[in-house]
Amino acid sequence: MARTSTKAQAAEPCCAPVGSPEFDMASAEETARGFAALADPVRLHLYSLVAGAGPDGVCVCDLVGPSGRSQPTVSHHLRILREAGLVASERRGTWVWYTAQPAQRASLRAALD
Amino acid sequence: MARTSTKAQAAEPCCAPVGSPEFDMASAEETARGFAALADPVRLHLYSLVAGAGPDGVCVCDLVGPSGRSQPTVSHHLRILREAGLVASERRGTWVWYTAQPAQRASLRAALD
DNA sequence: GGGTTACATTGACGTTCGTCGATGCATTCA
DNA sequence: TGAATGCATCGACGAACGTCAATGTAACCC
Repeated sequence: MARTSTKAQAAEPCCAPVGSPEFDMASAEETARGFAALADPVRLHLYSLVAGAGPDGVCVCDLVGPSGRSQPTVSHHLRILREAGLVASERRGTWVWYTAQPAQRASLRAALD
Repeated sequence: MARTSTKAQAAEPCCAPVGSPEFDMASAEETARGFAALADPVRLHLYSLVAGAGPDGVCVCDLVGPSGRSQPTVSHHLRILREAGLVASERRGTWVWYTAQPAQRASLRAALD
């Protein structure tokens, strides 16, 4: 056993649950997925390219070169960003354009509070 | 080749570098490491417990139970949070207390802009 | 239709990650 | 000094990740 961190202890000498916003594991799982989407330098670079573009977004053909990765790898990373809700894709003729989704970014920023 | 996204194209019909804050890969690497530290639900839970505690921080003995993981696993995750600069550890007698480092959290929040 | 281009998907491979049991080190107490 | 407790480290294992070549699918043009 050990000591509790503050004054309020009930039964045991140690290890009373720390008084905190009590993260439920369900939301922790989802928030972690959001951060995981930005936990790779290639994805971070791709996202900065998408978010830094105008409201029209970016053509995938403009992302493969700067990323320094193969086309399938870029497609893989874009899918992860898309499934995390950070970007959205839209087909325009032959090309596919990606746009940033500010809501999800704001949600992650809010999680840092 | 394909088409460029905006009006400004110089040589090729497609694939001119997208006008963006031009992420250099060095900072992307470091920022990604920061997000990776929060990309696990167990670490997110641990961090919420540490950050939600008072300025004194939390004793490790108060973290093992709520995390639902073994003591070595908790120690492993705390090390990752510590190496990411999100928390700091201090020995007080027999026990080790962890405190949040708001600067690093603010740095990550600033990266979401 | 046939050919070409753009992007997604599949399959495979090596690497990293999350986890735990066993062990080591430091501190306290008798 | 010896025993006990708190936390870190080590070693091992399965799972997930990042990557690419090969292939599939959809749209455009002749």
